[in-house]
Amino acid sequence: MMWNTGFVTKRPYHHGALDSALLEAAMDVVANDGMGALSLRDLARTLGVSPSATYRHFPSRDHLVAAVSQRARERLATAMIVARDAVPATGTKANRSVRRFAATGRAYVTFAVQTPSLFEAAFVPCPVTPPTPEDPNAWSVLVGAVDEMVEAGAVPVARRDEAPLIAWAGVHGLSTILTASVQPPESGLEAGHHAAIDTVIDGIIRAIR
Amino acid sequence: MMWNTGFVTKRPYHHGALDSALLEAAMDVVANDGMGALSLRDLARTLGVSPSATYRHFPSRDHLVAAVSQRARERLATAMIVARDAVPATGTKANRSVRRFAATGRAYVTFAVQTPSLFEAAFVPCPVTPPTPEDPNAWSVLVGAVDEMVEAGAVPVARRDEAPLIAWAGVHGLSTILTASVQPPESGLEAGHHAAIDTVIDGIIRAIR
DNA sequence: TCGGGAATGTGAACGCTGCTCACATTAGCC
DNA sequence: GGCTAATGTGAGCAGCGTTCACATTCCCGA
Repeated sequence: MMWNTGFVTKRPYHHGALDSALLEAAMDVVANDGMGALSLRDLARTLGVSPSATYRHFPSRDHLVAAVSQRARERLATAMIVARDAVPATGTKANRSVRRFAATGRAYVTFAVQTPSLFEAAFVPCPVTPPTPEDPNAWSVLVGAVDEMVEAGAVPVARRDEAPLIAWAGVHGLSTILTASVQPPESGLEAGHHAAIDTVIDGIIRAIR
Repeated sequence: MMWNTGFVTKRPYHHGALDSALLEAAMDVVANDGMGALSLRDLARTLGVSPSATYRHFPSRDHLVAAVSQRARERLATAMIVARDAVPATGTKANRSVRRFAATGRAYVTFAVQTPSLFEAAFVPCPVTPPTPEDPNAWSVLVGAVDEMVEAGAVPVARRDEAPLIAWAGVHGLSTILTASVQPPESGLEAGHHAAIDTVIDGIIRAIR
């Protein structure tokens, strides 16, 4: 019996797509207010559902966190790929491979600066449901960009193995620094993030060349 | 009325040094189980004191977190200074300045790997009681090490401003990577952390030279 | 078409947390 | 010695994650 007793249309007993609705709402909350603001009860309230209903779809809060983290990692990798493929195919092959690499690195840091909460979510420890190497991740995109440079002769073969680590450390460190409230006191960052990004990416390229 | 009614010696009504005892206990909890395990009630319980007593010394949990974070930042900076000053005074001035710089960077990452929870605590956002540039911090130690290199002619003056940012991004990024559970899949890290640290620090030196 | 099991949602409860407030106790100072 | 400020207590509030018995509905097979 779910027919209206008055003018108000009652919600059906079953939500229908609570599963994805929970994840969507969770993504919104995290993107806006950070991972710490994620609350199952609050989500249930927003979706007009009882708190215990959420447990039919996520066995615990940590599982929801893991799902949000995976989506965040996907978005980061996608942003890097999009930026890399937007680089015009001009100049020498070596030059182009370097520009494509720089674009992926820039996209990494830009993602962190523009959506810091999602960046945080992407690297939050998920003891349950740990990330698998199969699904899209920033590391593989970075390795691919480095391989391109090696193939194009822009990076010596001897550095093929260590270059991705250096690159990742650089962009990830800069991202964390720019994202965190703990800013370097009296550094040159007031001039904006773009200068910092260029500085670090140029440094990375010098380091692996 | 606090005289014994039996053989057991009762604790005095006032703890005496609850202030520092709370901070000490908090440091222990954080170092062992991470920042998320910090609970005022739990602390009060272990110190044999009522939960509300803690609020006489820290107006909120966030203030305790900020205090722990500051101590962690102090320890990190101290570890870097100790490592730098342990470098033997051999070789040319330029060479020595580079070795001292490398030692500070190595100490940074080593601190993160050996005491990951304290490293995490050091960079946790503290909206209340934000870190001041006056008290010891890793950034200033790093800037000092770079300045030494510039003065010794090991780093061009033109890079004086950008070198600390590149260095910090590198060591901080590597620290975060090695600390986080999200490890680079199939990277060369299995050979141990030392190789990764050397790789990144050598890269940093190439980048700023 | 109907009936029954599986899937999904509900409401009340438990124990934990941070935090507040009125009150008790004590330390230190005039 | 007595008064004030500092410090500790206990009860209580609201919110959280989680569980459990129960209600409702979907869907598939007879």
